[in-house]
Amino acid sequence: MITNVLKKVHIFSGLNKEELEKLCGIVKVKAYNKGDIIFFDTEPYFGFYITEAGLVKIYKISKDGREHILHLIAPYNTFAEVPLFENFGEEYEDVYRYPANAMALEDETRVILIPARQFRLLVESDSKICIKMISGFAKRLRHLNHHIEELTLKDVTKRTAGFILTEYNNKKKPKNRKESDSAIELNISKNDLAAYLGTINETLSRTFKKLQDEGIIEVEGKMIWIVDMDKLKEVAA
Amino acid sequence: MITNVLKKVHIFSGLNKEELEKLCGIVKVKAYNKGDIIFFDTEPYFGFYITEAGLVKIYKISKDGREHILHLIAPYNTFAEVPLFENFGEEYEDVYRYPANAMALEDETRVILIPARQFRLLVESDSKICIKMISGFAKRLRHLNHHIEELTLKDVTKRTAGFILTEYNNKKKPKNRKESDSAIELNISKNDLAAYLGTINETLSRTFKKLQDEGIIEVEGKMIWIVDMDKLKEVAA
DNA sequence: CGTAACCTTGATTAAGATCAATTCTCGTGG
DNA sequence: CCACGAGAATTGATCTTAATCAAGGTTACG
Repeated sequence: MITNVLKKVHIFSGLNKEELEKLCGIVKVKAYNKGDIIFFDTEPYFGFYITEAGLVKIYKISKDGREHILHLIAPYNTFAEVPLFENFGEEYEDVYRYPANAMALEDETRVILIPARQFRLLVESDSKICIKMISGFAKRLRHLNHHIEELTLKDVTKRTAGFILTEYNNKKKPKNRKESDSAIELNISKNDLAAYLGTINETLSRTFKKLQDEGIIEVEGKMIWIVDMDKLKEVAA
Repeated sequence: MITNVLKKVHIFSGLNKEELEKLCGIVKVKAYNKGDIIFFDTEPYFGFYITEAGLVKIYKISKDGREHILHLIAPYNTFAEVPLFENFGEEYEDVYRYPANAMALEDETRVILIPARQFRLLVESDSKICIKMISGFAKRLRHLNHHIEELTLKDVTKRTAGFILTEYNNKKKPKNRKESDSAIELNISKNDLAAYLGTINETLSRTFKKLQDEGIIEVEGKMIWIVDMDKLKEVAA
């Protein structure tokens, strides 16, 4: 049932049963396979999304084909809400475009589309959602700030090390640590990881190799073991 | 009077006289000279700011001294609101830090400090402010998105051309166009502009020279004339 | 198996940072 | 009003990082 999904989405966590069901009435569920486009940044804005299953990348492409990934959206997270609130309260411009492209990275990626018009009414009538929306935006701003800082002030090696550390810290930690705990598993291709780190796959490949040669990590396919945590932190600094 | 300033700030534009005066009671006005630090990213968060006069840069510094400017804050705009809303509605963490450094770029820069605690109460009681806050965040997210796109997908020449175009478009346009209309005046040093464009002053200097040699712009001190608008747009593309 | 997508490795190139040396500009005090 | 000095800007020579180009190697999956 969709209500069970919506409940797990931060901005809707305060809604009661009736409100959730009302919301259900206006949403649309969509399914995509790996590589499918969810929207292009050229399309007129229709509404924002929630990832229900799978993984979605939000990205931009330059004229000559270089790609940069801004966000990776895991289940129960929202994306493309920004145009919803630009000039909120003022005249509503119907001509907004999506701020970036969105593509499914896994088969059977399921997303929920929430149309802008109806949702705007809901927000205006429910200040709790409004406040949660703000806090969601604040987190995203923090993330983008950090992203820019990484891209402009650190080289590829530092960024790569930083990514590994972040992934490691985000990992659910079992109570009894085993040695396998120091491993992370990539859930995206190295091509995509490179695009996320602001580089290309060749350079990322070389960077992994360098960190491996220095005895800091061990890479095998999608698995990365952290061999020397202190050194890793030092490199990422 | 401070109320006259606050009125001009987007998020407060809906407040009535009494509300404005109440707000005045909790704010603090501060003055800085060129080069003065308003806050460091290491300081515990106390509240957010409004620029009343002058110019403020929000920036990050790398370990080895490279600087990158995230925002330039003109009068009547807010900055450092993000920590205010992280985990809003949940337990309030008193230990937040400022997300970046802030420095006054002009003498007699005046800012208004709005303490977090009191302001949080105001937002919770006034859904209009809440909605304006969201729309402000949305605009900032759009800006950061664009900033990242520029930094990762375009070279310094394209970014420089893009900056000139943006400045030109933001300029107040008189009804009767004179030829001087195609000029913009930098209100920051070229050093700061370089840090904003994600490069260094030497490279920016060379880039200006190149664009000038190609007959696209004319640079003299803080003035930039657009000589060939079509070419400029083409370069920025 | 065979093919396509993915990844790695090597050689080369290019953009831009760094280092170093002047030159320019502007505010200050004599 | 001029001279001085500090900060800002320019210019040149060189170096470094990472992108590009090119060729194989690996893996996954029908």
